[in-house]
Amino acid sequence: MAASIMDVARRAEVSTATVSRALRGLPNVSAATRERVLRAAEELSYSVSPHASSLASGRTGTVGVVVPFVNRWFYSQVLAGIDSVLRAHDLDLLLYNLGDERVHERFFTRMPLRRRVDALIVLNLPLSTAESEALASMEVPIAVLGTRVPGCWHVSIDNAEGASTAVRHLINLGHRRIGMITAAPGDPRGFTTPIVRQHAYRTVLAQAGIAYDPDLEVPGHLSIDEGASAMAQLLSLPEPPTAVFAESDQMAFGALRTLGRMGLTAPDDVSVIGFDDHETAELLDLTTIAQPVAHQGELLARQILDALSGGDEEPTRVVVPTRLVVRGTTGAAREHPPRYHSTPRPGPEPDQHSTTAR
Amino acid sequence: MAASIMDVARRAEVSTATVSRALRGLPNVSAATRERVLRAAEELSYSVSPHASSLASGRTGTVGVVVPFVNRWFYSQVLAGIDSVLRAHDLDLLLYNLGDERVHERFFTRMPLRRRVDALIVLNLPLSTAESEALASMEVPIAVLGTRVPGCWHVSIDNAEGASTAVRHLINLGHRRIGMITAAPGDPRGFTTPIVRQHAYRTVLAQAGIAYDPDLEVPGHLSIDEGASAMAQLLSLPEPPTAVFAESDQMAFGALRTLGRMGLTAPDDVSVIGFDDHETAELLDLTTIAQPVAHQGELLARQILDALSGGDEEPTRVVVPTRLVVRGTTGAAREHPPRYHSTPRPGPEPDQHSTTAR
DNA sequence: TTGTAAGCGTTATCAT
DNA sequence: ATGATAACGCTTACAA
Repeated sequence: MAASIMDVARRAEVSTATVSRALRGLPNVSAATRERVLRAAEELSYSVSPHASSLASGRTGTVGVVVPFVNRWFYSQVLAGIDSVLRAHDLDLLLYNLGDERVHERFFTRMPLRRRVDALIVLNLPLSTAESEALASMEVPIAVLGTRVPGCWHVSIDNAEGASTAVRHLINLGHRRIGMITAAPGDPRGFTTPIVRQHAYRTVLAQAGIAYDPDLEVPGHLSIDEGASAMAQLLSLPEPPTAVFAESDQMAFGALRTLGRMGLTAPDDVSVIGFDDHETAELLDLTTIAQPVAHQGELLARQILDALSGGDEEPTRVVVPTRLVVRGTTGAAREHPPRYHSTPRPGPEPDQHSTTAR
Repeated sequence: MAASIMDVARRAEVSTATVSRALRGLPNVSAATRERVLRAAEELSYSVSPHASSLASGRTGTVGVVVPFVNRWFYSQVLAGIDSVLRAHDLDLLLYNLGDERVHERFFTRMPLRRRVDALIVLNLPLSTAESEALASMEVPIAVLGTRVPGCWHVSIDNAEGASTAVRHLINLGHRRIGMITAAPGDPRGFTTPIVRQHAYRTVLAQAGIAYDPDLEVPGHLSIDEGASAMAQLLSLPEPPTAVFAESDQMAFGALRTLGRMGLTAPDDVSVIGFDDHETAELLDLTTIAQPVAHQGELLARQILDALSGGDEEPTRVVVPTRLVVRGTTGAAREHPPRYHSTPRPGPEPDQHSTTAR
């Protein structure tokens, strides 16, 4: 049986109250007493019972982190960022991975983190009003990534800006026929991010005087495979795009795969730009919009720290900048785009780079 | 203030003991009473205080998971596997990400999970004897991935088998000069995995009658960049390898990058095989040794479940199989390997595929 | 089947 | 500066 505060108190010949004070570094303990208590605790290799402590104090020393998918690159990076600052402040991290729809639902009906955590960090979830009310009912500070929820602390990137930059980059390269591989246009739960990015795409095109063509918007559901299908669909249009903006790097990877399998290359045949700056983007030489991922996690954790210490400050909102990273998959538009989908590829034109695929 | 068990007891007109029994589905509660209690709890939207419950019962309902790096693909996959089965059994997951050396040390000196968890899952850590004793002192069941620790439950792959298969694959393709990009040969903390794989590499070569050449073993420290450097080093040998076994896909990715930057391709110039079947491996068409990643996490969690429920069974050890996945980066050895490191590349030989890089 | 009451190991409020 | 002691909210013998 592990030593309790009573054992320490006896050994140091003081009361349990004094032990508690001494161990937590509270004032009103003489140096000599504190010394004795510390030694006694050391000798008994005593450690406080977190549960007893929580029960008595009402604080848990734990922050809940709700993640849609721990095993996706983006979330695992954010999680690492959160962890690093929580850890530095001796707060425990209770992970709740939503994964599939069943677990998601269960989470919001049963609120299993209720009374277990001092605060909550929620990553990128589309929250129905009912759900955000359920969260609010936990009566702890909440920091949210991406989605904006009333009463919650908030970190996000400027999605409109990032998407606009991506599309402008393509336009500046001379492209006029620009496709977009979107995330989840009709998601019933209502992620706002895809909507904002899509709107930016349309707006920038309009500003450039390019007519809107719904055929150029194809859903890719954030996965490599769906991104690949989306690209295939774009390439089979009567008039395929010469450049494509995929709103996640994963989907862009899929798009590149499709190009490769069709014997085409970026940017010679089609320019491709992604979003995120996934670790693999550099490897594939993908032009993309970078966002500081782990950093956003750190910011969320810092907000929680503020909320926990700083009395009742107002929740803040932080918007972190994105950055265009130009790599090898975007390039100037060709004057006469080949119609590669219907007729056999022509040989390389004399005034162009060779586009022969191996 | 949230409702307590007393409030429910009063409302249902029973004692707190009965409420406790009814809510936990224990026997010896009449159907009518249980019904009343459930309704009362519902009406007060009561939920038990996990801390009070833990304090009284001695169980925490929480499993600690110690991870070297949450943000690496492999660990995040394993974590997802663990989470899914823990979640299904209503156990909470307390995440402890070690990350850098400071946190690692702090973890083992302070044992912050002591008294906080019913069991522990430790991923792929090299444990000194002092450290594994520290873990054992927590007196909870422990399941370990990779490393084998006395008294602990254990899941791993057959590293010798996997590495042997990789090297044999290359030998079967006719390669005789085979390099290996290793993980961390001189790691003071003593990961066993790299040692086992390296040993397998040497053994298989010896069995094939190929002389051992220390220059062909180059460390890559599990990262893309270091893997890239390692490949560069191999290619600058007086007599470079015609095939390379990288003991992680990440390092293989780096190796491929180096090839690409030098205007070489796999498998025409050098065959490359990795290990893991990282999600990006398919994208890069990398031949590799696949291991079931999330599945290992599930197995670990299952072992914990067994340990928690099944009295004092003996800890089991599970070895899961690996699988050779042949993709496009390995191919038959050329009869006259070009000496691409010193002289300018010759044009394609008439009886070979074109190896012209674009 | 149900109730009583003694813990569980702290923290926090008052005294002293 | 230190000590008693009442919470904190539940579980679990033991009694009825």
